[in-house]
Amino acid sequence: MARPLSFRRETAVAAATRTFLRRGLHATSAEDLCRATGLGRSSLYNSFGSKDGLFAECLGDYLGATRERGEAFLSDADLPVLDRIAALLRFIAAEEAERAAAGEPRGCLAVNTVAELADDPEHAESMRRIDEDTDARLRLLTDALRAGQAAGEVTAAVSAEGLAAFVNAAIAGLRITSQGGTAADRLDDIVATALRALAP
Amino acid sequence: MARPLSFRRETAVAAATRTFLRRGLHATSAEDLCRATGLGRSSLYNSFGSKDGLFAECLGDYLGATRERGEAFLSDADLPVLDRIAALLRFIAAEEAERAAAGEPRGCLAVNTVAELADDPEHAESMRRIDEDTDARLRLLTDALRAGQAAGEVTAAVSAEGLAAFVNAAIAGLRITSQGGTAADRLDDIVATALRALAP
DNA sequence: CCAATTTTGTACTGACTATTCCAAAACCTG
DNA sequence: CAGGTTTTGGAATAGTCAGTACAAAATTGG
Repeated sequence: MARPLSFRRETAVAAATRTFLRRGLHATSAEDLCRATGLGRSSLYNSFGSKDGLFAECLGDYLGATRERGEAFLSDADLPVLDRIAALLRFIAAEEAERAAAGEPRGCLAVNTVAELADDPEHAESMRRIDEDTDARLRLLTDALRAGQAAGEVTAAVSAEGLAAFVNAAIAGLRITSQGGTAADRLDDIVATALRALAP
Repeated sequence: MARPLSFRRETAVAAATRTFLRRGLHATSAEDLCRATGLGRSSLYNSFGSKDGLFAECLGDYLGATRERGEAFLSDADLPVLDRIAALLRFIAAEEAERAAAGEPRGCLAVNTVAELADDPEHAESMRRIDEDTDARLRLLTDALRAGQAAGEVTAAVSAEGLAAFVNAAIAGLRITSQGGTAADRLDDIVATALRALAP
């Protein structure tokens, strides 16, 4: 019925996400996004409405993918809870090491967005989505950890909610210190130490 | 010999630091800084040269103060190493809780700057200073933890360097999750859990 | 091949950005 | 109080920003 788009939306979003991860929202210009995605200004605004619109889509996709992956790791009912959490943390450390080796941007879009936009009233909606996502992740972790406590596989020295908050903070710490340049084997040390905290 | 400045440099830097912490470097305009400090444009540029110059001074002061405070906590030779690290982590959690209660900006300027500027070649100098500071902090932690291992007060399951990297990541995680809105008692849980990881 | 519809490239706009310029005011030393 | 020096306020400047207008090109259904 009409002319079709000359690009795949999802690859454009992926390229934009890399740029936002590398530079942040404020430091990324519309021209940067055109360069990164290969789109012209008109195509970009025609498809995504605005820079903030594109960012919202990037963030939404990123949160969705991250959440799915987290659920995949944590819901593997055959493994002890600690092993599932260990697998998740090791995956994150390995992903960061891989990106470092490939010269790709390190760190986490959600973490960086909190750092950049937490107090920006113009982007409260983005923060709301991150909050929502964090809550879901915390619930998942809390449930898993509580089950682990009941099975005696996880320490009961701290509440399941508290342990979940710790795991969440450890992931954030892992990602930023990686972005700050921590070496791959140190990331493994961080994971190993964090796991010690959860053991009975 | 000439007209003196009508403001105290250190209070202007403190006000600018709060603004940079709240909004980040890119989202803070020269006008924002004038409003926050009460200075006129001319005074600001006359005293600090440029927005980046003022930021560099804010970051330098912040890193210096943070480092001094860390040293004060860690060098208290009368206390067991774990107690010193516990005091440091509890102080950070308490500071975050206090700022949350007072409506002041939460989080850490160094952490946020890594998130914002890690891949920005125009601000490599700021990153270099943060790297330098991080290295110093890691050395301090490593030495303390190694002594603790020798005394049997700290686990030897991970190298002292690895444990130091963990503590550093835990602090970063604490500060960002706080910025993301974590409640005060959850911050205490995170601290308690992190400390468990270091015990023998 | 035509007509309707959508995408795309280019040039443009108004608002905002950091920074500078200049003249007037304020201050300290003598 | 005068001379020299510096700060200060306010206007101006050059550049970049996100977003738009519009006409030409591309595509599909008939």
